[in-house]
Amino acid sequence: MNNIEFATAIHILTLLKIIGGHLPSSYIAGSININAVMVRRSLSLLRKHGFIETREGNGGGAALAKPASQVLLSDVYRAVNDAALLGKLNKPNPDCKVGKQINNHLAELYKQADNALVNKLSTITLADFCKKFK
Amino acid sequence: MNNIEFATAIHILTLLKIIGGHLPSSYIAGSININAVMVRRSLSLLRKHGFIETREGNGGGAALAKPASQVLLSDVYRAVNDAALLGKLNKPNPDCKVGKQINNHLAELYKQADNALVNKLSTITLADFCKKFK
DNA sequence: CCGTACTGTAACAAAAAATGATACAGTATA
DNA sequence: TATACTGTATCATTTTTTGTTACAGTACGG
Repeated sequence: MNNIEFATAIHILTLLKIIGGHLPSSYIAGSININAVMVRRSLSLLRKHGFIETREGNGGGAALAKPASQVLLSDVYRAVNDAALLGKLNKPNPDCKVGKQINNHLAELYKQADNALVNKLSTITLADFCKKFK
Repeated sequence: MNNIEFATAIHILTLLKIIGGHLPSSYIAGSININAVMVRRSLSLLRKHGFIETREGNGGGAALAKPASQVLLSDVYRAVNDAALLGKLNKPNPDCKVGKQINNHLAELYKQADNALVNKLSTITLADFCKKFK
């Protein structure tokens, strides 16, 4: 995984909520201060997961596909992190007693830790998050 | 942060508990299947945080500095992740209403999420983790 | 129905981060 | 004193991330 994706996704969704309307990727890129193609890559992911809808052509851009109050931050996290956050594993020596078993045990541990994090994020909606902006 | 560090650190500590004694970095490297210098870099970190003690010279190596039952996985996580897991931020445009504020709000969010994860890990000791190995 | 302003995505380049390799001084043991 | 380690620096390599360019496709507005 790549955890700046989460920051980028939240930034995009926050913009769509606060600025409103259909925003072009170039506008979004200017706010985040990253490349417009990177934005379109994020948008593509967010669209696949149903958070936004996009319009091609003149006057097009991205907009929220559902009310911010119905977007859980945990859903965004899940969409963006294909693997769990604490997800990397080594490729240990299978001839070692510990090496042979550890990836299974670590994977289980990661799942528990990830669940705890997701549970916390599931208590916060995009609308909650956006309320912080003055 | 770099989340394979956590897997590596847990692997090392597990080995020290299960195999016992003073293990040289070359032995540990063989189990994890990574470079011995990488192992020594991890060992250095673990030593600084008081999890292990190391001995130089012939017959030297690393050993646990305290009972596995007194090592919380949350402490290992904290030691290894200087920043929070969900820690990366963009460098948004300060001339944008959202860009100007978002990093503060994200940092707060990250802290909450990280706390949830750490709380979960604090319920598991190294001894608990090692019990899973047969 | 044409100019304009977008998306979507591929292909490649550049930059950054992680990992590995080599080297070597220092240290403890037998 | 030979041997087997640590600790750490430096440099090389690999992998991952980010940016750039390009361009076909789409839709709106005059």
